[in-house]
Amino acid sequence: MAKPVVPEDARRRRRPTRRGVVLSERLIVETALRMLREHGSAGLSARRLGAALGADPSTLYRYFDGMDALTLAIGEELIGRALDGWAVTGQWRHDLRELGLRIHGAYLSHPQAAVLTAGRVTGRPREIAADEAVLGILRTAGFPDPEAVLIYHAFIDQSLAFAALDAGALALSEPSRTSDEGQWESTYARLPADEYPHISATRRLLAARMNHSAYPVALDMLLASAESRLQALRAG
Amino acid sequence: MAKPVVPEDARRRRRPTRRGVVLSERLIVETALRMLREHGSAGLSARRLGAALGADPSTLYRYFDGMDALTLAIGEELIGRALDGWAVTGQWRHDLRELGLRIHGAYLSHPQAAVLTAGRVTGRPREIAADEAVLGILRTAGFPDPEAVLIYHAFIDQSLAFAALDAGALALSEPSRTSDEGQWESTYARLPADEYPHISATRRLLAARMNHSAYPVALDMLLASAESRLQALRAG
DNA sequence: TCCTTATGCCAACACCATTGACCTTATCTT
DNA sequence: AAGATAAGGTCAATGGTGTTGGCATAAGGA
Repeated sequence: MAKPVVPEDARRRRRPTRRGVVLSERLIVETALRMLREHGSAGLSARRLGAALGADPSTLYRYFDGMDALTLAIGEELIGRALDGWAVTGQWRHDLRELGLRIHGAYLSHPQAAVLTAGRVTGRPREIAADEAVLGILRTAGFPDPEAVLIYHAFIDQSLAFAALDAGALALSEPSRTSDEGQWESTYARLPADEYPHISATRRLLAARMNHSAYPVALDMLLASAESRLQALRAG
Repeated sequence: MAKPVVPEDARRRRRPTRRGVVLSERLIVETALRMLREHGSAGLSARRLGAALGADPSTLYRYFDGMDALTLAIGEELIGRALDGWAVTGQWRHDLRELGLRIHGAYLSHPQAAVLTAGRVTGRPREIAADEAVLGILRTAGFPDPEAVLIYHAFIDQSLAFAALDAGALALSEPSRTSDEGQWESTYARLPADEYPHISATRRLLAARMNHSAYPVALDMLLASAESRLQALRAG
């Protein structure tokens, strides 16, 4: 069972594949990401990835322990991309809002990877950097430590949770997704008004809202609540 | 492709399987839930479920359009369990809080199933009942329709998103989970204080917090924000 | 130049969901 | 009571998946 899996920087002999491609972790992860984006929700498989690389599927196992390890590598790449170019301005509410939207957006741009990855604590440098940044923003803004930790926790988990939820919707296979999205137009919109008065009364608003992410609204509500806690602390 | 799939209440001829089991949607869903609990989310397959029921896998297609439809039915069952015994008291904030905690709890009691279903819109009766209830609570409380729809959406997605995230943590295979949970004790708690001052300063609070769900805090923040919006509306 | 072995390829395995053909028997009709 | 109908079971087959062990070949150190 013990697959050796030579770490990337210890590789010396790079033999090209039959079709002349020289493999590397980097190339594999990037190709996988491109396939996920282009081929969309149809998904990633060892066979297809191999075909795209011009290599036999089993060759991938020389680089990753399995598809799960590959997925984690992809997830790590996503966290990195979310933080790229982000900088603190000093306005805590604005900074947190920006960061939340970036995390959410980065995951959503690769739903398949997000589904498998968003719930995991990686402990890698980029993730730690994000945690430190959020805690710093809150403590600098004036939240006392216990409060800062509570809000940090809610903030980061809510971002990841919505990322995973929304990514899950995008990652559904084609028939399932259109069925889900159609729910609000079909079933819900035609419910009898006497039995479901509230859904019925708001059906147009619902149809307009429900196929978008609720994350921005939820994020703003969390930040608004944090701000009023802060004001209460200052007043009292 | 058109599989007939007679709806449950139109079924008349119930032929027992070769092993004498009489099938029904209910029995299938309950068996699937039991299998998920016992063998994990990878442990549910048409073949295994068939074997557990003493029936051929293909028999399931007489009851569900496919594994996807079965998954939706499982999700509906979980929502139903969340609503069992829940009743509106008229205090909107208390009612929503109670409902949110119930949904979260119901999914967490079957983490493997939650991972599969928490992101899906089922459009079945009990899900619709939950939606109608939440909308009703908000509109009755005095939120104007557009506001009620926004908050409803954020509330319900927040509940499901956290349910999925927290369930995902519980559903991890044993080695992965203890590794994830140990992060806060090991890696994070030992970071150099000069490089990560904020994590360092709060490490005890973090260790105490991070292995629990952030959902109750996030939920309370969402409700607090909703309440102040309502007050602003009344004042203005 | 020769040897070692990293790394590619191939074939096979076990599993998966799903489908179409077939058969059996519960229920309805006469 | 007998026959007709079709619901609902079984069986066999298709084409997909991740993964593995054996083998071949060429890269790079000696």
